[in-house]
Amino acid sequence: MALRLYNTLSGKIEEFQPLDDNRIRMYACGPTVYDYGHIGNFRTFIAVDLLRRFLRQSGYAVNYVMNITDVDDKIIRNSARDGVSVKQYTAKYEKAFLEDVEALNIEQPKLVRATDHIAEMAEFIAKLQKKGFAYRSEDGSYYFRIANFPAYGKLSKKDFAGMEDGARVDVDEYDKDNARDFALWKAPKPGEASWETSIGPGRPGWHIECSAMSMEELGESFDLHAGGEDLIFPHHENEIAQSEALTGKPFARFWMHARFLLVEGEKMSKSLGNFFTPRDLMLKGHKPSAIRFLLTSVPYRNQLNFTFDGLKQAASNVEKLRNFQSRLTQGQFPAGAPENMVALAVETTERMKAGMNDDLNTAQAQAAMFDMVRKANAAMDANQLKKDDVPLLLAVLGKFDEIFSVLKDDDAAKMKRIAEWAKAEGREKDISPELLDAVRAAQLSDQQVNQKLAEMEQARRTRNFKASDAIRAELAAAGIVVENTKDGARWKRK
RNA sequence: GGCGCGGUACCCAAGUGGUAAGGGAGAGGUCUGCAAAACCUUUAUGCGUCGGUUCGAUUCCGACCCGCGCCUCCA
Repeated sequence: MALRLYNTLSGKIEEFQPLDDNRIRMYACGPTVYDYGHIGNFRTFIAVDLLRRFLRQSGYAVNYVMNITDVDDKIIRNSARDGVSVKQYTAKYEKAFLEDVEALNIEQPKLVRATDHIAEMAEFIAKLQKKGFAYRSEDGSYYFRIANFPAYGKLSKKDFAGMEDGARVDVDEYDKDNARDFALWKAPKPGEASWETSIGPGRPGWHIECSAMSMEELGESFDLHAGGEDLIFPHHENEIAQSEALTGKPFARFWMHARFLLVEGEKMSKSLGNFFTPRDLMLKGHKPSAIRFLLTSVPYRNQLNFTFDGLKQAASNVEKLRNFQSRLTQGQFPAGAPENMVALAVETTERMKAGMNDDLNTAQAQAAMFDMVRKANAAMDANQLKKDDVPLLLAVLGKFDEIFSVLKDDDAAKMKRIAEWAKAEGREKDISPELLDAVRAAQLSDQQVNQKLAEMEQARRTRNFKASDAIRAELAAAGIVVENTKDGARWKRK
């Protein structure tokens, strides 16, 4: 059973087989670092992260490259506004992006920066010009000649043949041969960042970086190219045009696009006041694990309604999984060979795999996991779960977490970093009481907590409940929740 | 206007031509020194509306209503 994935290019779900036997080469359009990334951006990045993780789990070696766009109109405009260099400006947001990636447990892809590949882009354009697919305008800009690339529109399913040229000509771009032709290279303007290259001075157009860098890193043809659904046109369409015009070979075989999300049932926009970055949410006291889990809970091609209620639900989900894990790892179980748990473990593994193989149906995979959790918990309650069942169930849970990555409880530490960042940015006022609670939970070390726990257990054994309750209260005040079970005490950070 | 996606319980949400996964929340219960956790029961004769095809439709077809995306560098 192999992965079946929706391919925007064909408009169908197809079996995903790599060009090489066992090696996957994939590319995703990363952030333009002109501002902090928002949850919509991260939905896409997490969806691709899930794909990458699942492919690896399925036995493939995955080479995953993502670009960072560190030069574009907004960056130039904003850096000028702030009176800093483009490099200084983008460095801040690139750093923030990497921090967010880490906070959300997105495994870092190989990152490539546009400004590190200007020369290659110039070369790319020069070759296109030689082949007749690019032309230079009077001011020194270069454009792609769509008329010479008949396949234009195959990704976005647009038929440009019947469209009237020049219907919507941008007055600033009067020197294009055809209104649909797009910029490969922009001639320098006074005060704007510019590079000296083999094709003259200027800066790259938006699309060329992805063509040049993906080709350099992954070859002329590779397996999969991903991004948000808005990128289908014009960005990815233009990438295909540039790349295939140059090489005459198919560019990416699979095109994966993540659907936009809604926030509280409405589209996310700054004007509606429902525009959120992961940082905003963490400042409000939401755990990064909950943010990640919510963003994975709806399959990537479905619209996801991101709500604060949903965020709470996701936090409960994560906690349920973590509780289950600690119950398994810390509980005492009767000796004995595994019996009914074997079938459950196998069935769950298969259901998860079948779900993910079905165009990354994360909801199905999660449902399978929660079924297992409920049944295994019931078995534990009935004292039917044997010692040898434990590694079996933990292995299934581990497989789940190789993809979803929410079990490790480092939320408090991550939120502490956000609080520090907010202070450094002069945004103390945005730090919520809930965030302070979470940060407090990071203050005691594991060792300190375990020390207190031992004292509490001692008090309980001697039925000195007054003392044990005092310790419980003390730990609770430090953001530590203690659960007493017949097999001993467990704790977790609030 | 062109192209495309979706509307499932209080909330999030999967799914199927044969009678509705999973989670959260609520209610009741079991367990329990306290506090949790966990488990059990319960909450859609119903899947936007109206027609049609069919032995049978939430699932296919049509119309309509509503939401969302792309068609100008927004993931």
